Amino acid sequence: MNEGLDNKMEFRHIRPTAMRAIVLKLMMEKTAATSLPELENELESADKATLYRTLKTFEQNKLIHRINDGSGTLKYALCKDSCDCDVEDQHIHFHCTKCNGTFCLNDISIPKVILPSGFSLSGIDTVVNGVCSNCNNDA
Amino acid sequence: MNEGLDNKMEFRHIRPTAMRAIVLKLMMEKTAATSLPELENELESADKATLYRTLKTFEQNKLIHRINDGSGTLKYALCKDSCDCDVEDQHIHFHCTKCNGTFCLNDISIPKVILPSGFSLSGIDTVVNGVCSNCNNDA
DNA sequence: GTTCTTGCAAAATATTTGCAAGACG
DNA sequence: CGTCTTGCAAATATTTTGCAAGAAC
Repeated sequence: MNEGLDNKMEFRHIRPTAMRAIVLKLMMEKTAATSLPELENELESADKATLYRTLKTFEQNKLIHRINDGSGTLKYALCKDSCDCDVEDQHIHFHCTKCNGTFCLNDISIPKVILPSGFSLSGIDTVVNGVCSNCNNDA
Repeated sequence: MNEGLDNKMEFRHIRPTAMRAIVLKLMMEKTAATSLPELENELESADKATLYRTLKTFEQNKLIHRINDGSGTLKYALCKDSCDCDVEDQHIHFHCTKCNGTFCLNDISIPKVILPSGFSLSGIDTVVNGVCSNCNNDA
């Protein structure tokens, strides 16, 4: 029943263990980015250190990417299947200040920046803060 | 000898204590943003909690602003004299992945972002990662 | 059987708060 | 005097590592 998950991992050269399948499945079911403490709560059977290393492995092999949304806790979201985590794959993240949820906005082009001379650029992290559509509807 | 510093603080309705003058002076001498642990190292006489609350007071009164550069440690940089910390005062930050220094790039316009419907926007944090001119010269 | 993964424990780092003593107006 | 600030201590939260047992290939 985990063929899809296992394929995803094997494609990224990650050994598909049961634990990793559980984490990946959970992350695929979410619309918002996840944090280590959040995974810890939802998967009580799993150890913090295991989850930490699972996320690290996923990140190193470009199955997920890390998001620093300013909430004080690192979050992680799935990469697209074709993701190479290079400039073309960069996208904006939206952080809801009400529900603390963080979402990838893949459709919005990332802003261009021209740096002062002497500076070289490797990537741009843009976090848009505001209120998401869910929270706006509740109000 | 602290007239300038004291004026800056009084202008922001911050009671100008000796400790605060020391912190403000140190921050004014820096070109890069500072963190709490960094201040702790450089001002051995000062207590962590005091520095923490000093930074908090400075931030609340818009003498400094907070930067989350993805390094895992919050940083703080001086606001401009005229700063009101609203949309007009927002600017890009550059984070050097080599020296871990973080700088305000006031001259570069912040990118515009159009969100999906239902989302409302309160602010945009953009951190440009790369190598600063100092570190590029060393190479 | 060799390598990789997991779980338990604990360290390391950063941030934050309580409380009593002290400084300031 | 009353309020604000500081220093010491400790709590909290998050991230990270060591090591031995277990699983995968």
